[in-house]
Amino acid sequence: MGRPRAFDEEQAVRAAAELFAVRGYEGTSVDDLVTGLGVHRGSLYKVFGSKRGLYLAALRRHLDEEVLPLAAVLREAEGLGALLTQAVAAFDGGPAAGLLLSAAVERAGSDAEVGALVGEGLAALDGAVERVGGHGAGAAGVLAATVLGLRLRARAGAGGPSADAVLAFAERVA
Amino acid sequence: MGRPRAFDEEQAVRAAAELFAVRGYEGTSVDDLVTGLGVHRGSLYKVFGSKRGLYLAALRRHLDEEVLPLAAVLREAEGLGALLTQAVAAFDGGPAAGLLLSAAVERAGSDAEVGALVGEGLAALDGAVERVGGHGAGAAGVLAATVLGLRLRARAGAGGPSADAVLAFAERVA
DNA sequence: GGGGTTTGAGAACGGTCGTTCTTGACCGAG
DNA sequence: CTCGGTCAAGAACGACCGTTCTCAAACCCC
Repeated sequence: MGRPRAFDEEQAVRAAAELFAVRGYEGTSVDDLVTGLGVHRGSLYKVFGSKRGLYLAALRRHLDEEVLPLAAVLREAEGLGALLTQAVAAFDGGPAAGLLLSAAVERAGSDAEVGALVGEGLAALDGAVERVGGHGAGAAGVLAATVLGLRLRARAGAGGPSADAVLAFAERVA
Repeated sequence: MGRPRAFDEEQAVRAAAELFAVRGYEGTSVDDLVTGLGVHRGSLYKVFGSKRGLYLAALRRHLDEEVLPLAAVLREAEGLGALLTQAVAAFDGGPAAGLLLSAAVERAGSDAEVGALVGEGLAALDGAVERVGGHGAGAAGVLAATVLGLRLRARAGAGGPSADAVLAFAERVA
């Protein structure tokens, strides 16, 4: 029944997540996506409906395949020191790790659906910190904010604190 | 010597900072600026040269009039608890407070001049935390990241930790 | 009060945006 | 082999992008 698809949808969404994470939503054009994903324009619109549809799919995948698994790993950390260290190490894994951050700053305020996905990711990080730290719901949110802030500094490339400094700080808190 | 200017440049830059902070750089069109600032297209290009020139002026003003003064106030805080509380309270002041954050995520990586300004703002926050906390340069950077992360959560509107929770956390650290 | 000069007003520029359409290649079913 | 249906290829669309241009209005100086 019809010509077979010549691209892997999962792989295309992953490539889109990286592009959106690095260049932002408005900074990534459909031409960029067509070139970077190797998927034809027509197919892209057939499968995802719109640029925004592809963005939502990429953010959804980012949460399911990266943020939520990371949160699950962090829940098993032994103490806040190990948690912070693991969190920072995980963020060095790939460029797509910044999509949650980028979405939170650029789109969460103006697109309710993006806002809901971002909230889901933040809540997962909160839950992990809370389970490990056990100092009440508030402190977990603050420490999750620390994780995000560290990632933001790394992304801005302005020379944030070293891994040793993060570890030393974490031991003071724990 | 020519027709007098019908707009206040300082006020126009401030209005531009708010627009850029809320909608981002790419999300703010020149038409948006012309409408929001009440400044004519031609005058805008005569004074600032380009959209990017206006953005840099807005970011510069944001640093000089908001970020650096905030850092100066924080340097006088009595303890990390008071510092964190004051920092969070200051961020509730106005929408333009998010321009540093927005610039760090959206433009610092791709525009070196923006990156330098963002680095200047982050360093000022680091210096304030370091002076108050006095736990070494690294811990200051981590805590400054916490301040940024809290602001990011507030901006994303996804219900971050309460002010009480921040205070309780700060007392534990101090 | 008439130059000279700078601003305000708005039309217009080429380019790029997200999206859609047309055409031909390819597949399984009958 | 033929037909119905899906996909790839790329041209094309109107709208909007950042920027520039033309021209009248408003001021200072002489």
